[in-house]
Amino acid sequence: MSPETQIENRPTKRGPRHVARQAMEERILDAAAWVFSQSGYDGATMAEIAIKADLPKANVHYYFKSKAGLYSTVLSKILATWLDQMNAFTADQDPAMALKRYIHGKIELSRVYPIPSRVFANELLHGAPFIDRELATDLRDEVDRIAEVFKTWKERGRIRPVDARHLLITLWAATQTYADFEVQVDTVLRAKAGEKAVFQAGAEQLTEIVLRGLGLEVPRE
Amino acid sequence: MSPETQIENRPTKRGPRHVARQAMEERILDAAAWVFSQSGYDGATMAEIAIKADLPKANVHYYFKSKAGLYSTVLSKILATWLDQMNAFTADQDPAMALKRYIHGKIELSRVYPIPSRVFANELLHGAPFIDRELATDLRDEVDRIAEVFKTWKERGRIRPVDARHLLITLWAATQTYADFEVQVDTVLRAKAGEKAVFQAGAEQLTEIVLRGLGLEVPRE
DNA sequence: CTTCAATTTGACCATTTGGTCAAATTTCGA
DNA sequence: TCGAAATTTGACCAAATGGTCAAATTGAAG
Repeated sequence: MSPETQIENRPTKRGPRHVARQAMEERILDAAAWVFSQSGYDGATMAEIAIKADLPKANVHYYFKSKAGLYSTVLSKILATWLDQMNAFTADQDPAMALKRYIHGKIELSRVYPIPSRVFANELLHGAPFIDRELATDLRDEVDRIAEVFKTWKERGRIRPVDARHLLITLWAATQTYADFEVQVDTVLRAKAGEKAVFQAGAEQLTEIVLRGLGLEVPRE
Repeated sequence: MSPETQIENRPTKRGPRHVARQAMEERILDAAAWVFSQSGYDGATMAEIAIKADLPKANVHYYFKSKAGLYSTVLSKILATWLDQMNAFTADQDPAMALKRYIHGKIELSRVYPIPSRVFANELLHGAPFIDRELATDLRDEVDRIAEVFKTWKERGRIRPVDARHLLITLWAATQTYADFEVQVDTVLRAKAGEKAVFQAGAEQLTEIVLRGLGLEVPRE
């Protein structure tokens, strides 16, 4: 058995076919996220997604059997990104620093991934018919964990008592809004959203209000 | 000319025909708001709206020529409701009281009108293609006015300097979320949203954090 | 070079949708 | 009561949509 054969037999697929397939799937997913974010699930059409991906419509269906599958994949990916960031929120940190990092990080995600963020918001708005399972398991678990973090902080006298769940709801709403409701942000600020400075200013004021609101000092750095 | 004739000639239409028409329009608008909130603009069908209003589809088209017109009417009505509430926000009040009232009032609107609220959120999410004009005029004017209120407070030393526009964005996001993303609220709280207690708790904690965050005392009453 | 699975693509289809229309019916004012 | 205007409603239609399919093409492995 030659070394080459050995390498090619490893379980993780690496053939050129597989690599090309993954690239094509990503290309289609990007196009789909864009179209879903513009038109919602029902408003989006496979034809438009195909045009955006610069592929014949039948080819899109070759990679993703149904519109629903395509949509669910977009949702799962952005949810995973958010859960991953929440994971950095731990009890061993200083509450003020942890919150500041979380707020800034979350707003940064809004800035970098506004498109899937809007797709997700649309899904929630309609009662999460496609992603309800993942919400009730993965998200709920993560929220429970963070609630424990706040409980720990409270017991150690590091933070004033606060309802961690309502606080998370507030933080999500306030951070997501810069991605999801860009038109509203434009209108209110009389400026072009999407600009880095807008996100920066939003993150800073939100951090300051929330930290002071919880009786914490705003960390310098 | 008899008195009756006099009365019936007044410009404000009051004939039984007109009253019946208005009742029918409201009935259709309610049904439409419901369906739009569930399915979005494209996902909603005139057939479903007709069923919800318990009318033949052609009859819905008799009162509202197009789906777009029906949708725009739903949007305008809820925006007017919000602008009306913002109008109570004036410089002559105590900042803490004004903010507390605004937050509680806004969350109350979320509780009472969750359905049109979601329709509006959906519209914003997709870039406000139908209501962009009203945003750029009515909403912008009202925001400018409130920015002036904060400026006045600051000059009188009644409040610490704060970016009123970013603050409004935060308040809207945090109050709307209880109506718009009910599924998420359910998941996070492990409870049924829509319950009055949830809105009450959310309003109180949000008020406390924001007021303290701005260096204000939370009013007793 | 051959082979064969993977991929590409145009043509096609059943279903759904917003909207129209004309005929039937109801209702209000005179 | 009568006539005109407003309303109601079933039937219908053109356009759009998600998805299918079979024939053609490609490209990696032996």
